Amino acid sequence: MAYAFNHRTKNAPCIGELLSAAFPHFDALIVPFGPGQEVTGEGDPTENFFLVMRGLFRGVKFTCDGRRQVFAFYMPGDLCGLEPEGSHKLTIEAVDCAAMAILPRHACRFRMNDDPELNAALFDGATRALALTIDHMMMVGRSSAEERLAWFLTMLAARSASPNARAVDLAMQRQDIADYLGLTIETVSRTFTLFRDRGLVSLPHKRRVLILRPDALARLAAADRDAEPIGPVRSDEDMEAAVA
Amino acid sequence: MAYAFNHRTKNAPCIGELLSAAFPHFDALIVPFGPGQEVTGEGDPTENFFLVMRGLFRGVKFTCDGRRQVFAFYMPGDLCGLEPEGSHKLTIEAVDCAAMAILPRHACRFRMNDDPELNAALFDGATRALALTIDHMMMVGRSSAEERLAWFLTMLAARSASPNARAVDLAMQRQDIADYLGLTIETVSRTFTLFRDRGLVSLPHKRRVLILRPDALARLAAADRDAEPIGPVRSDEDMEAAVA
DNA sequence: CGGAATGTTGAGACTAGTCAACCATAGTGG
DNA sequence: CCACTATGGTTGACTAGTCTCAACATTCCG
Repeated sequence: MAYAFNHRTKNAPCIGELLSAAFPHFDALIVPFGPGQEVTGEGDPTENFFLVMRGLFRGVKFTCDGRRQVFAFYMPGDLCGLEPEGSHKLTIEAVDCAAMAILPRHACRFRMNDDPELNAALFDGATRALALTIDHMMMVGRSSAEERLAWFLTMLAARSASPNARAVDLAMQRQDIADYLGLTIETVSRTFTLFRDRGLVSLPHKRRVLILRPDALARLAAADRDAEPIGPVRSDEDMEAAVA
Repeated sequence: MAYAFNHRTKNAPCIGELLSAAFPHFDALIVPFGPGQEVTGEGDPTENFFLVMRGLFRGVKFTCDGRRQVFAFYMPGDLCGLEPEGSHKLTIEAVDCAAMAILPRHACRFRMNDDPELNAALFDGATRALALTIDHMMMVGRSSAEERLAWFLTMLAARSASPNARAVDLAMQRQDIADYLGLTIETVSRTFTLFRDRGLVSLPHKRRVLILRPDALARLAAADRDAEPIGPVRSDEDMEAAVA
């Protein structure tokens, strides 16, 4: 199905590098997509893997009666299309102006058998994707709206260019956030307002979030995940100092 | 992290056969577990993969404040422990009297590099596991209590020995079902009663469910998944005839 | 400037959660 | 054999958080 995996481990080359090295004419495989454009739809045959080069994509599933669940957001370096042979269960769409490298599966498999390093990286990627769904599931299944949004913002901040950046730009709209978190847009909106009124964040624009109190946000977010919060966590003292 | 994958494709040997063939002293690796006994805990180093031989296991995640999410149930033939290098994020426990084959990771990896078929089967298994989480997530994020339980029963019936069997034995207790579905035990209990009162199921014992109207149950379950319902679906006429 | 799309806010409804009592079953020990 | 207890499951009354529906505000474009 595909889940993000750009969590590059320090000591290993990231999957993107391995893949681009494995394909001789890699640049020719890169295809641009406009906002909302579909990369792969549910039911399409699973012919390729996809590597995000630029922009943001989403993996979505719809129900017959219009409900929607965003299963994952994919950022540059993430691989998606990791679904079992047959047909896709997930629709992959561009969120904004973005680009994907489209990698034929048979060629990937061929190279995997040749190259243990690539093989391990792909397998590791699939297991990382699964690990991400654990927190996502816990969150969707067992958390309040506040915890969900706090988790989402904390995760986005951790994954953004500089993990210490306190400004998060939301490429996706409220509906995407809502469908990712298993909420409605109204609840997402209300919760943003709540966070703002409490001084946890400020919202200079609708699509830009300034995290004023990362500590408090992380505490809320961590309620569902007893383990370490995502990304580097600083002490409360640091946080207070940073805000001051 | 680990998700079930015993969906054996007709034309390929199942992962269990490949693995047992790959390990010369396979039988010696099989370890029995009693109800509630832990196979692997959160934070433990990821040293092994596990193949269910007998009984039922669950993959669970806890929060600091006691909330619990069951991420998956593992049945014989399922592989689990598929988490990225490092430490487990999921606790794996036996639900009843059960047994696991414990397969050292380094040996698996070694054999994967040697054996493209095993490699493909493991990779395919990981992607299948991811695919299962899509429906699970959709369900937990976007469905009513009725839809969730209907989905659960439909899935169990499809996975049980004979997919046409209308009797489903629940090895797990209500709390496990609730935590798998993101509900409370009270809601699960009430929904069972509701189904019984509507004539969809009968409950000869607390742990045994007779599915009287698989069609109606599948329709409820399929509401979240526009695609084909799990398992063989018969026409309404067949169903009515079978019930009559 | 007007219109469409996106986001926010409010009021009320409703589903599922909480808390508490009760029931069923299976052991256990007198 | 029968209390007695422990565990698991059911039911009821009430609460609360989120959804729904509707109005309104904002932003972005042409």
